[in-house]
Amino acid sequence: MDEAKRARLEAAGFKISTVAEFLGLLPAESALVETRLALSNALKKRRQEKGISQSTLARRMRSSQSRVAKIEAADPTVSLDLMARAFFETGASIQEFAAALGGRDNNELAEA
Amino acid sequence: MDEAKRARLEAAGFKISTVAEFLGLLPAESALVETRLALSNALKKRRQEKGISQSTLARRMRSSQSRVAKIEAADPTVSLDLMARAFFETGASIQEFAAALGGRDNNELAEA
DNA sequence: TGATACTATGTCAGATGTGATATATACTCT
DNA sequence: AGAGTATATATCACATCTGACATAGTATCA
Repeated sequence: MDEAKRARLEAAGFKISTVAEFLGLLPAESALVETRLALSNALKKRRQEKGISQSTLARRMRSSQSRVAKIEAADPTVSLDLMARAFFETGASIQEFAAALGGRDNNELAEA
Repeated sequence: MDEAKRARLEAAGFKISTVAEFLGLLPAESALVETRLALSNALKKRRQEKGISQSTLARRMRSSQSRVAKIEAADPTVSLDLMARAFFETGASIQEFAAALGGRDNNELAEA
């Protein structure tokens, strides 16, 4: 994460839109990052809709609150496996997993 | 799994329907296993369609032929991350990733 | 037959991920 | 204010995954 780079780009008038653009990743790498982001966002949304806390979800998947927080933050120390496990633990189906990735509103960075 | 196909298989004397039933997994666990199987199958199909060898794909993703073989075999020592990396390395998009999971013919066990 | 190409499977040292713990911040109550 | 609840982030011992390598099997050629 290069904060200086973001500042430079924004100062230069660039409107950073995708993660790939920001980090300068190769296609395969950026697709993976976008997948992780889409999944973490979908998980957070699902969990909140179900009205359960990170601690509760953590207990159900035999993990810890801190791990769930990192999953939802798409922290680099969290694997896609763990993210998928958490997502499915909310009761999601494979189709919902696919929808979380293929959905129209999951691949952008920020609104502001 | 497709209901008609299940009927056909059972009529032919096959009892096994889902991976979950076969292994006796919890819902979240089986969803993850099915995800892995769907992805490994989709990867193998894509790679063969592109006409590239496991060695070539391995070189592109900076891995080894043996790892790619294990990915396509959904070997337990392979993470979902590595599978996704391999899949995207074939040029697949996130939408194709989603399609590989959500597609109609990816969640069954075997034909033979 | 031998040579070449592709794939499958086992092993292992080193890299990466994990649960747990501690701690901090923020918010909502009474 | 203080207590309770929810979430974020750092750290670390231990577990799991990874690339590389060795090796075996199969198929296709000349």
